[in-house]
Amino acid sequence: MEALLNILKKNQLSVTESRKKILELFLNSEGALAHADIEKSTDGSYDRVTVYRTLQTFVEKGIIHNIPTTDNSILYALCKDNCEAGHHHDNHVHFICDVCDKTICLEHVSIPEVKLPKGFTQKQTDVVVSGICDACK
Amino acid sequence: MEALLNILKKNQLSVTESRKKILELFLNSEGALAHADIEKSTDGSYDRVTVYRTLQTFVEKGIIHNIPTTDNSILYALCKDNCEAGHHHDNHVHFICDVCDKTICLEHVSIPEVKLPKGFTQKQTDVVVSGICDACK
DNA sequence: GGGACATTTGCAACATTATTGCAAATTTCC
DNA sequence: GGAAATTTGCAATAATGTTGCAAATGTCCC
Ligand SMILES: [Mn+2]
Ligand SMILES: [Mn+2]
Ligand SMILES: [Zn+2]
Ligand SMILES: [Zn+2]
Repeated sequence: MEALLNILKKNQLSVTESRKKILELFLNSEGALAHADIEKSTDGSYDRVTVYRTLQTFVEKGIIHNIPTTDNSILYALCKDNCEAGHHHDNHVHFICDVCDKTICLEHVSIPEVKLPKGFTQKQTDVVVSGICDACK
Repeated sequence: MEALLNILKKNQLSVTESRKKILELFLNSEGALAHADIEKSTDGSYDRVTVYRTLQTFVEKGIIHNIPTTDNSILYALCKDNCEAGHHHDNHVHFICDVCDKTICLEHVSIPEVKLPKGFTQKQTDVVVSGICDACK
């Protein structure tokens, strides 16, 4: 409970019901969450618009980061690295389980080097691995 | 023109106007295309639903593959490797240019090894790099 | 704690994107 | 060319995302 407040205050965000609740969901979830997951978990307590805006704010502040997917949705996960407002530096691989469908941040698997052809400049690299997770094995 | 027909026939697809046109777009495009791009390029010649279904069919047959994005859209690109129905094995890195916004298949940059923790099984790995492409440099 | 001020929320309206069933049109195959 | 199979377009519906604005909530200072 204290952790929640610390995170919000550290990021100069006013402490509101929805922000507390949504941030709590992330803290208690082992995997990544989509907008739809949050709507389900909160069961309509907050307006859809509020959820969109909260997620956007959290991303801007560097509290959560997003994970690319191939199915027209965006997944969000807590930044456990020290991300700052406007500048994420999550440097880990993401894993999507084909069985349980969870998306997990592999904090300890870092993004490998990628050698680009001449003329290309690299700013960010996302690595998403899919397969079977250790729980579903 | 012959290439078009070959691809469709090889995949046991009947040759229709929309399939020819959409496949042609991919053959002539250096980058990846989104559903919206196709709608624009065909300027309403085909129903939105037809485009959805065509893309889905092409993916199932292994004619195109999709590229994960972080903005609620799916990008599609020609499979230049030998993908078969139900089994893609595109093994290359994708590059998204922050300037021209094009997505390019880097056919010659192969996916690096990723060491997963114990218990995890790897089926597919997507690597998406963003930055500045050689044309925009 | 109370009140002024700044911020956030919810609602409503609207826009965009995606899915489904079904009849009409097209394609294939003989 | 014609029967059978496949594909398409339309319409209806669902799901997802955006914006402006007034009401509600949170912050800060006394
Ligand atoms: Mn992560
Ligand atoms: Mn590709
Ligand atoms: Zn799993
Ligand atoms: Zn470019």
